[in-house]
Amino acid sequence: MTTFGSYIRKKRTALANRDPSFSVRQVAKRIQVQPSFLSKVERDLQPPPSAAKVRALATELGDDPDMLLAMAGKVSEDLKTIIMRRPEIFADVIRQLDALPDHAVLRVVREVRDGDW
Amino acid sequence: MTTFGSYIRKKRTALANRDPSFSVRQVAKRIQVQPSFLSKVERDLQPPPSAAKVRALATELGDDPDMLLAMAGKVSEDLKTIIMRRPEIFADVIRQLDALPDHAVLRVVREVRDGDW
DNA sequence: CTGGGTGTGTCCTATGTAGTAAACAGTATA
DNA sequence: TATACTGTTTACTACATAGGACACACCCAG
Repeated sequence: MTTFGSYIRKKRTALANRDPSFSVRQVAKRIQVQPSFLSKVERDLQPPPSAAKVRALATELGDDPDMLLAMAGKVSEDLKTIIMRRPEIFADVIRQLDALPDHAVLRVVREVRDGDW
Repeated sequence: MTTFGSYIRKKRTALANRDPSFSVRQVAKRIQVQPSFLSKVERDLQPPPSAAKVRALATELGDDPDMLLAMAGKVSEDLKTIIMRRPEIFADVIRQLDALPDHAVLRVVREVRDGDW
């Protein structure tokens, strides 16, 4: 199983091979944490940082924020807000969609976007 | 604006009028917290308790857990899990559905449940 | 006037979250 | 052999979360 830390490290070192500005120290500086902290996170000695730092990391590494947040065991605040505004309806629809394969969920997205709902 | 605490108090005292077993002390005992703690929660001197206690409270008061959790500023763990399993797809669909009125979202639920997806 | 119930005020605490600060050890470059 | 990087170790901390323990004041039936 690929953890949050190991994933970050792999991605960052890959970038570091092409661009030396992707060192632990420099990335840490850009996302505004201490190098020691990022180092520990990457070795999974520290749980994933706050959602804000994870987002900054996603930007830094060119990753999808929602995916990286998920790896960190978190769900984006804006999604939570959407759910909490209409908790019963959204709980319902999410649990229904859980049973569908990816392509069917994506079909729902498309139909909602295009259709006359 | 009706807060979590005030809502709980209103609901509980309403039940207490018909059934004396809905006192602060007795409900607190059933959901396994100290009476003083529940008392503080109901007067919003204390932030809403953990998701587990909120659930117990929902059962106790005959409320929908997802709604009560939302009032507590939380989202059910099972929903988070569903989202985190397929973060990009679910982020997408939830943000799309946010734009729809209730009846349209419910139509999605029905169609997914009944249709050949 | 006591025993059992009501709600509440005050003080305390354990665990988790989200990091900082500074020193240490290795490598490469000039 | 300094200087300037690299990543890492160790120690510490501020704040939030999620309550527990216990005493206090009130009311009411016997």
